Amino acid sequence: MKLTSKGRYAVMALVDLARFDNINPVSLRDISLRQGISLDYLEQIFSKLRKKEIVQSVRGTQGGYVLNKKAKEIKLSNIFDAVDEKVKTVQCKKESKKGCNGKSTKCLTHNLWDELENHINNFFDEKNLEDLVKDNNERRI
Amino acid sequence: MKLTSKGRYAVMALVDLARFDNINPVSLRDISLRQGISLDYLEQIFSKLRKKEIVQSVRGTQGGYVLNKKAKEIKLSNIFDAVDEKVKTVQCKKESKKGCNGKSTKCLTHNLWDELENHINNFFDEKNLEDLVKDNNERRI
DNA sequence: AGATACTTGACTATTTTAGTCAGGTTTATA
DNA sequence: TATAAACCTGACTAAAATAGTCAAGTATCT
Repeated sequence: MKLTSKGRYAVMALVDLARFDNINPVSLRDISLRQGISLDYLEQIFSKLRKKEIVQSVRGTQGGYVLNKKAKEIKLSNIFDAVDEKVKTVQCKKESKKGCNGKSTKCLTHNLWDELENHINNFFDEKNLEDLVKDNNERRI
Repeated sequence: MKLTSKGRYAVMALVDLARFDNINPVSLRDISLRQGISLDYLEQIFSKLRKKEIVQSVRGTQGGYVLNKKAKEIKLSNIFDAVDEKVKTVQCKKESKKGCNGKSTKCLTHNLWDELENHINNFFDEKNLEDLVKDNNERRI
């Protein structure tokens, strides 16, 4: 069970972005250099973030990206949702009427995985970008 | 971010096993049929569970597996540990002295992933097999 | 003796991940 | 208005992980 780097990078890049107070757009090139993430890969990620209206793009020279909402209003769950980082514990959800394994009852541990999913998603719902930026400033030497 | 089927199957199989009260060994063949898990795959999984002393094997006709401890004493975290289902959020742990990305400081979100890992592991530490069996009996029609 | 069931290790197809690559379009600024 | 910076898009791919299968045993109860 692991976090993919797409989700991880998305959060890292947004924290980086959020530290610049929304005044000037930040170029992906800068983020790429600071965070050590491939520029091409960042572009893929930001394309998704833009579609979900988490960031706004500014084209042209001196262009880049700006947060589209206040940092406090961007939850981790929004970010993960945007880049398709999903928490999946069971495969048996879609056919909710039929139960799992093609059998008529739920599998023995169905409720457990549901709980686990909720547990993790709660964590993502409770954290927002501002928390992360603050946390980071405090620990900075 | 998803749970692998190895971890999921391990828990399902052990709940199945735990429902039979440790009196007679349960054969993997039966578990395979009831839970719809390949017998060969179950054997791989139980080999690991045995090595970690979560189950005991009984060879020969009428053989099978029995829990090696009380259901209450088997935590989810023990099970996942046995089958190498680990929660991984960051890659930057090993070189803890150097920090992440090969840079001298921790990456911006390092603490976040640590928290997440703890959050999930807490869940696994708080649940034991007995909980699961009980939960299942209650909901059974 | 023979069936049942555990035991082990090697092998493999499929899927996912983590990117790269190529070829654009837009726009600020000199 | 030329040009370079930076966004934008989609297709492609190597490597790793996953989810098993397969084969060849060994132990033990009846």
